[in-house]
Amino acid sequence: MKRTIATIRDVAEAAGVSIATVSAVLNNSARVSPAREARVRRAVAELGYAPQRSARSLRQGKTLMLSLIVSDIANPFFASVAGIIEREADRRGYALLLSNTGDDEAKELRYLQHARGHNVDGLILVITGPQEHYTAEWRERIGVPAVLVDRDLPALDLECVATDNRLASALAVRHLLALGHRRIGAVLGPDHLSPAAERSEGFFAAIAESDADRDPALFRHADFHSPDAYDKCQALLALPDRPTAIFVANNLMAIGAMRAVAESGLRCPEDLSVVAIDDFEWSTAFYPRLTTVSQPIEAIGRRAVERLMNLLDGGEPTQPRKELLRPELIVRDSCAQPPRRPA
Amino acid sequence: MKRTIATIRDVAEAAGVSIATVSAVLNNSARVSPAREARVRRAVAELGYAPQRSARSLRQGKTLMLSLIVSDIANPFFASVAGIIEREADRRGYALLLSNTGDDEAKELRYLQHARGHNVDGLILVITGPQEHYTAEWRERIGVPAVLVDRDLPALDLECVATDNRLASALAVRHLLALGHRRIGAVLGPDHLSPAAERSEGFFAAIAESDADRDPALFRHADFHSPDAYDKCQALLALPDRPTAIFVANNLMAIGAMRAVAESGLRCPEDLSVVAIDDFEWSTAFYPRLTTVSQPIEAIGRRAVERLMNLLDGGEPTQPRKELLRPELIVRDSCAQPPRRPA
DNA sequence: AGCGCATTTCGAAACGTTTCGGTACTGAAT
DNA sequence: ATTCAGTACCGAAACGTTTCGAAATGCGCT
Repeated sequence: MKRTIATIRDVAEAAGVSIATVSAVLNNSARVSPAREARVRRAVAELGYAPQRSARSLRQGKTLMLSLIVSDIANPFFASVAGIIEREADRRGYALLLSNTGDDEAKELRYLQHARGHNVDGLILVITGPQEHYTAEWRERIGVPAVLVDRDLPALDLECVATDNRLASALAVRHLLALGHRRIGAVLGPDHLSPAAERSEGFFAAIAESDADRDPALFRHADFHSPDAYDKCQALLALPDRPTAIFVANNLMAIGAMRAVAESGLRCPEDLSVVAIDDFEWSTAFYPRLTTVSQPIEAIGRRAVERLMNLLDGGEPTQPRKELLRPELIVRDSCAQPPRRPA
Repeated sequence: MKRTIATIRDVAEAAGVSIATVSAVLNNSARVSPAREARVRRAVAELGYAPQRSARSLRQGKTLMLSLIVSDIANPFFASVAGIIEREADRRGYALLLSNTGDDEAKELRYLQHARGHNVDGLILVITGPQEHYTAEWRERIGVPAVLVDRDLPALDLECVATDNRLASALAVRHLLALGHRRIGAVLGPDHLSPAAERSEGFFAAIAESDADRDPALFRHADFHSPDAYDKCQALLALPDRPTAIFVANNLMAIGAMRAVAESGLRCPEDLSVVAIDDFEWSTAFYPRLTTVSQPIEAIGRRAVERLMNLLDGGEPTQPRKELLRPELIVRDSCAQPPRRPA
């Protein structure tokens, strides 16, 4: 006895009013006499009626849906941001379509091409590919307002919300410098992604301001993932004159780097200090409790949605195009003064 | 010069054919002569036409969207499962609507009530509230096929895909027993959630099979989150005759428990062994590298989508209603033989 | 040339809403 | 009584597809 889904027409009949009146009640779009309104509401309740989004969308040209295209939802940073974005979108009546590209550029391209296919009203993007993939023509094709999160495309004039990554690096490096480190190694990210590039920039700028070593062998690039960072960190530790501290440019790489450190037999922080960008809750639980620079996750998600809403409401693009939010240094146990130099 | 969005009508005109023909080409739903097909495809490409989902949905009564309602997307376990689900849904042409209830029962209830409002074709649920909230009447109202993931509702006859949680506990406890532990403490979960209940059950069953202590003071319940687990673990460690090993029922609680262990000054695993359900990648990176029971994330996500697809295709419900997938013990460094008893 | 059949094409209805313009009613002012 | 303003309600068009049945076309046969 699976009764078919109720339509507005059924409600109208049940309540003995016109379809237009039902619509008016449901949307508060016109005055309706209290008596009729009550009848309508009762009928709605009895039939368990819920308006059909596709019909409404078709008529209004709006879907009340946003698309979140994210490079890797399994990355705790992006998962947390996604949680905030969902909450903020929901608060405003928008549903969130999740697309996880899994760092697969082909899949991302496909999603972007068909973005309009889902008729979403707006896009929030955490892109995965290198800059060159995103042409102005591509931007045209999106066809709906979009904001970038975390990873920027300076060549395009899309709005962007991100951490102040230069500052993040600076906080980390200054902390090491203050402790007395002068031989600081780095596992940097893939510079074709803007956060990696900015963190590298911030790192080198902070080094340049100081009297720390500039030995190129100290500075390695990895792909933001754990295994590659493991290799690069091992290489750093194998240097004849190894660094007394290591800067790691993101969370996943911190895992690989710490694994390399653990296996090297070096004690952290006594023999080697480590600082990483991206905070984890479990940093507090295991040894060494990692000193990190935490990104303002809440603010990033909130501002991304706010700025997208502004665009959807037809507002002027927010200035500045790229909004930088302040990271924060969280000092724990993984950094200490450098060991006294062996004579 | 923001040209308006192209419709199928525009394509038809541009190609000099009827609307029906364009539709036929796009959907392969009827034979079209090669010449015309080419004309249509060219026009589609030139205009950058993409069919409007809401119109199609309205006509066909299908949205090709699934709704994923998840209790906490920031939990790495659920984030990973969500990633798999998205991938599997996408493979089948379905988009995924993400709803993060953030363990807020009111929000979840609202989502579920309005589930049909989005006209999704099916639902994948990770519920958050206690069993009692989910009545048979509620199940009626959902109105679309649904499968539960991880957290079951035995009272309702919804299909469910989950880890074999009893086995997971058994694997962990047997590992401790084999190492010689007989005084095993536990930070169990909130038993109103089925995984917690099953893990508790599996834990107690394994203990019962052995000659381990049954001192009720050894067994504590927490809320699956870190701070509560921290408290409960501290309490365990403060026992006059403290356990030589601790079983922790999920990932978030493992963080809290390990923090308590670290602060207690006890060495793990020399003084105290710890085993937890849920694996983390970073288990490999910090000390002690945690011995865990890992859930079959990939299989859970895949099977959930497969079973939902079967329902959507009008297939018979899959048997058995609740599908249990095998977890796996991953031995690392956090468990060792119990310390020799002080005389 | 005329016929029949298979193939290709098309017109128009239908999906469930919102919304615009208009009609019917009410009561007050003339 | 008649007009008028204002309110409450409704009919019907429109949104952009898919799909069904009918019309048109092409082709081989007599």
